[in-house]
Amino acid sequence: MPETTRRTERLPGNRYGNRPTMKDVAARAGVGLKTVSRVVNGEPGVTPDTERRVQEAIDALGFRRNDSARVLRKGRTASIGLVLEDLADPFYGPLSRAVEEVARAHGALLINGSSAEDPEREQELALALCARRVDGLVVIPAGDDHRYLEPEIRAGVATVFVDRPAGRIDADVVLSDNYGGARGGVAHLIAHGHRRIGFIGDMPRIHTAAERLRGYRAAMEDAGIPVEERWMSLGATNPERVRRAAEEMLSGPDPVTAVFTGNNRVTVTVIRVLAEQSRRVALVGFDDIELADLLQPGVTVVAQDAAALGRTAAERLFRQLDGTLVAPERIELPTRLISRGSGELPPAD
Amino acid sequence: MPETTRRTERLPGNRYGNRPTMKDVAARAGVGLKTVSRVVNGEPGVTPDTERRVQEAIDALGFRRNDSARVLRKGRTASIGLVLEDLADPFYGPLSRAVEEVARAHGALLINGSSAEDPEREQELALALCARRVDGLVVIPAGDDHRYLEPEIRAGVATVFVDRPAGRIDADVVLSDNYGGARGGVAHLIAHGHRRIGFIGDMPRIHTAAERLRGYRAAMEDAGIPVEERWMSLGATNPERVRRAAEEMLSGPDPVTAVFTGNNRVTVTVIRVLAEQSRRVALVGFDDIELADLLQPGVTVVAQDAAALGRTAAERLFRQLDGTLVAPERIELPTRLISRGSGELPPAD
DNA sequence: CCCGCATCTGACAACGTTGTCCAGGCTCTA
DNA sequence: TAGAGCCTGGACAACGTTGTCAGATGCGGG
Repeated sequence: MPETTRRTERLPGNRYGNRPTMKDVAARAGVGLKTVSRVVNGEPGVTPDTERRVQEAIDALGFRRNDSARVLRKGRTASIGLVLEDLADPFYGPLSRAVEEVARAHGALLINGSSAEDPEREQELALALCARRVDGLVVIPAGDDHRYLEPEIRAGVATVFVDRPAGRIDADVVLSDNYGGARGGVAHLIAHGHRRIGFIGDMPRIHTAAERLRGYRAAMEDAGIPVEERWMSLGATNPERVRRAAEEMLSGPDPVTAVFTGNNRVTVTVIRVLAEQSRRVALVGFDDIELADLLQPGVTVVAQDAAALGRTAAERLFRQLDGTLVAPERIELPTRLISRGSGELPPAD
Repeated sequence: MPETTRRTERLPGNRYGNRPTMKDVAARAGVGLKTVSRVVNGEPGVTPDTERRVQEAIDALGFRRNDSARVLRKGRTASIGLVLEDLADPFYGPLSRAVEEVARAHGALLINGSSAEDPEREQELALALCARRVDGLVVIPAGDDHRYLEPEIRAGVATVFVDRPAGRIDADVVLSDNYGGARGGVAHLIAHGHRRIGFIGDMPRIHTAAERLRGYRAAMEDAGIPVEERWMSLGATNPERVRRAAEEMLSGPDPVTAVFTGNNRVTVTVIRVLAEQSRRVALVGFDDIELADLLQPGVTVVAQDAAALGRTAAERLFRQLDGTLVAPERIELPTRLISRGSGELPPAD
């Protein structure tokens, strides 16, 4: 039978539940306040004997340094903030984790929040993080105007935008090559004989969505294919809308023979729709998807490296904090086309 | 001697980049410090005219309240910590998001960290969060001894463990019914005629892995099937090991005709292995997987509700903080068997 | 024995905010 | 018009930590 402890009655005091402070430790150890501070921070200039006494008092009282007070005094919080769209999205999980790892390597903690693609919430979150005095901010923008961050940046909050560019301010940005990736993906479909190609993407106000659409148009233009309005559908990525959009362009007299999907969520829904079709329709999706290789046919995708995006952004953030960086820069990471079958299906008219 | 030691001048750089404080705002608006505080916090007792003057000064200076100082004064940080295994794991993303939503509803921010399944790192993280004086802590344990949290809990840090129970301390726990879920999943395979059933799971020191194995054993025993040692494989869930384990139990004179996989990562790898087999092997996996319904055959799973786990835990955390709760409790959420085909394949000997 | 020097230690003042408390000035009533 | 009571505004002391600086202590050398 394992020994367990019982939760003792909690004191109602709002003072951190009456936690011991350095003062308490000092009193118990019979030393000065500053000496405790020195021991806690491993500063030199303390006799081994004194140090032992202090350490004993710390253990006996269950003391833990209050970093809030420390932060107040030192001016650095050793924490950075990440504002993203949705932590539950398989694209942002790895990105967040990558940022966390870099932060950890720099001894910083990561505070993150989901904007749920709501510009107002993004701002609210980012500013709340600034109020906590995070040293830096990694933002995946939901809105397109980030002037609200100007005072913060001027005040010294390192800031890097990822996945989408900042709006109306000059700041570091780390992006995937959305335009090029989409263009390549669509060109791939064209190369396999398709001419009527659909595009289903996220809301046009989202930069990545717009860029990918631009890539689609460019590829079509490169091939001299006039794009028809009904082949393109931009909007919310909930399954219902995407399904409707897909079914629409797959029906009628001249249905599309291939579809390019603008992100992972769209791709998943479209795969479901295509599975119900009698005809084989080619598909290339932006963003890689787990198990994409095991479907019949395998799903051809334009993959971006979410972890690399996060890592690059975070590293840049810390370089800003080091003072190594001066001028804002725009970094674009390449995408990679992964052929698995669905993108190589011939047109079936 | 003319030479004197010069004291280094105080560098202004470490003071949040010289941000304006309430004092600065007060000076500019020509009011007292506390009046600014009142305006910032929307407290009553300020003339509209004064309020306007203060607000103008705030905007002009780009003032933002320093929450670190606020926290120090008030004793509550309005933030909670989440220690989980890996944010990049599709199981923990939704869980984390659910915790965040509850926190948000209570006006709190979420700080999270990945333990990478390392008990030491878990402890380090949890204590770092306590040093930041988070109001509460949601922990997905990596280790099996959490006595290190005793002083913190006693000091008033609300604590809830999720997904796996706490080790050697008495605390709130929210779990899935791992035992029952696995038992049901394996029973499902048995009901479809299987007798030689393999089990591939995570490291046995992980509670969920052990419980699921226990469920497997129970189901086998219920059916009067003696379990052979070579049918069971527990260990790291990296693809290499899992693949080896699967291939081993699928070869030899009396290969298994069905496999029960202990979590999402294992399931994904085993799907790959099974796809390469000439025989059809039945499969039931613990944890649902995206696109599981679109594979051939669809993957039958025992699904747990990650979001519900997170939500339940977070709600309980805030009830602790409200003072509504007293005694630690163990909550178990049901799992759900989702038949999609792979679990209904007959044995192919 | 005392001085100089190095090493340790502790008193004290920040850091930026909020809670307490009191001083004026105002309105309202008797 | 005086007194009571309300509103508004500000002085001041925390909160728990760290940086500064000066005082204490010990040691060796003159």
